[in-house]
Amino acid sequence: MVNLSSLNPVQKEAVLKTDGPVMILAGAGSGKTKTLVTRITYLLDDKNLSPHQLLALTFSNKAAREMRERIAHEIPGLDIGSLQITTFHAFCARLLRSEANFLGLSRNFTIYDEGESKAIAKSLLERRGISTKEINPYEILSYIDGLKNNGYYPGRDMAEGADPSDEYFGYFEEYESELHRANAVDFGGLITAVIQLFEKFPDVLNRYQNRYHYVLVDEYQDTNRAQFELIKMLCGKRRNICVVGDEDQSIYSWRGADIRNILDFEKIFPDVQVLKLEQNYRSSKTIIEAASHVIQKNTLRKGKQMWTANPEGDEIDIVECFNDKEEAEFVAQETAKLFNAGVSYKEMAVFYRSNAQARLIEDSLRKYKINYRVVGGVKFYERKEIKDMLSYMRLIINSKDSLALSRIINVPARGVGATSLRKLEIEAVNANSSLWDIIEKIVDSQRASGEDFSHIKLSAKIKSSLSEFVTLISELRLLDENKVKPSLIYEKVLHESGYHSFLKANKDYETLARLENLDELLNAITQFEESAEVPTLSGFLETITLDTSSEFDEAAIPNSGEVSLMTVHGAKGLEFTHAFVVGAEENVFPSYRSVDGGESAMEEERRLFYVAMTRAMKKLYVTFAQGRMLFGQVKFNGPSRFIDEIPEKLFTWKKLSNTSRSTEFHSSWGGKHDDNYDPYDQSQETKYGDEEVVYQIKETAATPRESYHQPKFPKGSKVVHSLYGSGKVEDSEGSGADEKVLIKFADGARKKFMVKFAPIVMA
DNA sequence: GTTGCGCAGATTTTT
DNA sequence: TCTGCGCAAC
Repeated sequence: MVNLSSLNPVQKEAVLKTDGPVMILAGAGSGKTKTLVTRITYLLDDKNLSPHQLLALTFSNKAAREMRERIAHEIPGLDIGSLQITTFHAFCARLLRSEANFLGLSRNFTIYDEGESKAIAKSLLERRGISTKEINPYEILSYIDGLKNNGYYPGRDMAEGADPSDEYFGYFEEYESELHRANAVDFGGLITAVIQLFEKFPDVLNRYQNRYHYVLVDEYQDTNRAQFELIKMLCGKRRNICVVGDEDQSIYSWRGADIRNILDFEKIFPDVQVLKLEQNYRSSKTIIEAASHVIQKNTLRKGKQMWTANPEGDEIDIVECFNDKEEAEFVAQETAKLFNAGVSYKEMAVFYRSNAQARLIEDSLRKYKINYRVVGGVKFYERKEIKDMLSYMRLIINSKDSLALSRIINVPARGVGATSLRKLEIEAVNANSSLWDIIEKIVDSQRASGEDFSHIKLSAKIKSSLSEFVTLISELRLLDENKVKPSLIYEKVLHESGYHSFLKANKDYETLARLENLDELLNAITQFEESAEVPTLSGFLETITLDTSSEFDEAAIPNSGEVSLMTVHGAKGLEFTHAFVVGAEENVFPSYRSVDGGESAMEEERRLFYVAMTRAMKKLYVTFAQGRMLFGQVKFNGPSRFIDEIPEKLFTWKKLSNTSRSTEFHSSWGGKHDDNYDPYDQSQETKYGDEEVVYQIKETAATPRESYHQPKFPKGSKVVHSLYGSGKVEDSEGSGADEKVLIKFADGARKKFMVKFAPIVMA
């Protein structure tokens, strides 16, 4: 029997309410995974559900793994293999392979990743003689992706957003036939193909509906329309559907996630039981109150009221830095300080909005000899040499994978260059066949009878190269068919293709790294062989395209570990006792893209900020720089609007001043500071140099910002902005902390400012 | 087929 | 400012 005693009342309900539609809105740090795991354990243990009758869908492999492990821990002796806790994509891929014949796919289809999809889009443009300057392939791809995210597949009665008269609709159809020709499916297509399968073959759907008695979806706020439709179909019969999500943590709309899935769930399932997990077990009261306050500004939400029984905790530090360098220095010094006070590095994290911000932070952490690691970054499987090897292996599995073939036909050089390849491609398109089939036929026609390919002008040398290539791949294919171990096939590919010696011919530093990567790949394959039930080459390939979490268990540094650096997106789902949110400036966080991207874009930024804040357990630092080097220019963006949304009583505003700046100065950013200080005064500038500077933190009491009833800069006043020069207030609204002014400058430009942040004074 | 120059563009990336 | 890419010249 499952022990429910450690659950709170709502969590308990979420476990026990097994039948019918349930939506669990689980706030950050509310014990979501624990609840889910208990629910599943309850179904299996107390309700005697057979493991294969349960389907739990997640977004990331990491989440799936974690849940599986925890359940295994709860129910010793459970046959984990029969538990279907998997990602949407892996679930669909698996289903499609076993039902491939229905859709005219063959079960060895390749899964194309984004890069490969883009390559197709590009080649479609090329084929039409359109330069990538006129139309960015990415636009085509987003269009196609958009359709798929909405559940569209060719020939389907149209879903939302698809219109055959769309400018790019023709590309969509062509793209799909290209995929088909390559016996390939892209990420979005994995989902839509299953929808298609279910719609066209109700019997198949019926089978799956009967199999899964309970369907559970994690991170529901991240589902797109297609995934939602899929879920609806799967649970159509029994309606035992449980979705778990948090609309406030929906940060992937740009990837197709549709927040309406969560907002409108009750419309689709009117009898749904909605449960809100509102108690936070992670963070201090201060952090929860601050984060709640920020997120409340959003309108697109169901509304939860987070609370916590945790202690009040420390105040949040808002740290005003002179520039981005000083910000990085601060992070390093503060990190060191915390470390000396007994906090281990692995309990600290730095979150930034965009990857580019990592560099300066890294530099200063290095300077202070602080262990850190950057989470995310260049993916292992995206490295050239790795993709090359994978292409060989993919071609072995799926001969129609023309993208793989064209990638490696001349790597190492075989004299089959772009021109020859182009000829072959044209031939393949005309014959509606694959590159491989064409090449094979040409080679055959050489040897004996066969078709006549004399219209393709290829030199004898090239033809013999092609012949050798065909032999090579065919032999390797035979190995795979005879179930030779993937690692062995890999080694054969590496050496017999000549790739290894081709690399070794170079002796530079880069090559060395590449060879190491190739060893690493072998490691990965071996590891796969040890863990997989049936270690096949195609299984390995599928695992790595659908599981990008690449990093083979990061060898954790003993004792104190490392400070984690990551984007806010990367931070979702994690927690740290001490967290730094850096670059909290307008146009940085929120990103400039969202600043003029409409209200819903801004709401997503706000959710991001909320996610960032709620990662912190004990202490949260929010830092911003007055001036920041952006696109080669120093920009003065002013503090993020999200800082302003944190109640003042919860933070201490700290202004850094370093000893190299002799002048005693005060900030002009907050209304609570002295207005005479000009942050842009060159004489006070910190140099972008390497000299060691020691910062003193000047604490400014967070005095409540009482509101003035008179605007400071009424309409008509003449003012001077330290960056934009002199101008006149054309319009003014609000007063005190909310006062905003519209200024027309001497050069005619009009700009709007928050008075409390803008460096403006009366002329 | 490689090298190099010039130019545009520059968030986020669970699969 | 930095990078990645397309295209032109060797």
